[in-house]
Amino acid sequence: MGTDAQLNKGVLEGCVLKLLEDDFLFSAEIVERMRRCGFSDFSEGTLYPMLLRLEKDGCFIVARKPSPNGPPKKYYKLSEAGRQKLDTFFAQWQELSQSIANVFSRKEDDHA
Amino acid sequence: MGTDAQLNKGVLEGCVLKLLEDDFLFSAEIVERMRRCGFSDFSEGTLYPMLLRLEKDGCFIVARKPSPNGPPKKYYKLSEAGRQKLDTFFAQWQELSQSIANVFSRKEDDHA
DNA sequence: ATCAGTTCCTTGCATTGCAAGTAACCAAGG
DNA sequence: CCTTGGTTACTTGCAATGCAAGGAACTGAT
Repeated sequence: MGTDAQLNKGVLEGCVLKLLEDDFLFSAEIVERMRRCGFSDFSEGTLYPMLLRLEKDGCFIVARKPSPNGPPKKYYKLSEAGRQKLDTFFAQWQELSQSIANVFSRKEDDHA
Repeated sequence: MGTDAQLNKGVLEGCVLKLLEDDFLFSAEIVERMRRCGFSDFSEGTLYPMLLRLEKDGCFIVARKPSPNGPPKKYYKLSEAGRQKLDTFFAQWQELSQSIANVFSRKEDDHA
């Protein structure tokens, strides 16, 4: 399934934002949920750079909690800026879906 | 709409393949149709490199026809390899849509 | 002390979208 | 002519993101 990584661009970020909408999660939990939802190859090599990006952009409330098994875990949850980014993503996703539907049903749209 | 170009990655190629499924089209016609379907910012700077990539991969039957207004037009239509690439794209697109639906409806899927 | 497991982060590459610029070809006007 | 402008095609270079691979810090157990 790693054949067309391009299709995932932007999408993975939107989905992680959604997962952090209401719950505080840390890395392993995010990976787990993404995989269960169908992103079966989702990996930490993708997640960590993404989390750092989004944190730098102020999208998160972050909480560090000590772990019995290693370094402290970083728990993430959306800030107001994060929620806004999520909304933007979802709107763009819907537009995109509609455009693709237009192409594949040979209808032209002219709404845009 | 140029805000998140990442979301378009892979998608534009899939859509162009679809447009060339049955008809011979040349650049300006492809741009026109993409725009009408909702990809309103679709541009030649995106299209030409894409066409060359796909042509190199054997995805097209190409026909050059003289133009009264300039250099000969290149008309493109899918080859068998192109059709296969289109099918692959569509399958991946559907998987992706399902996964996103799972994330956004908070359902877990486990089918993948 | 060493080892394995956990958690986090860094580095570097591949791909693609896209802006901007280049080049070839034609017709018509000065 | 030869210049201008429109048409068609291509090139170059940059930005963003996914992801593999490797590394570093912390813990408890051997």
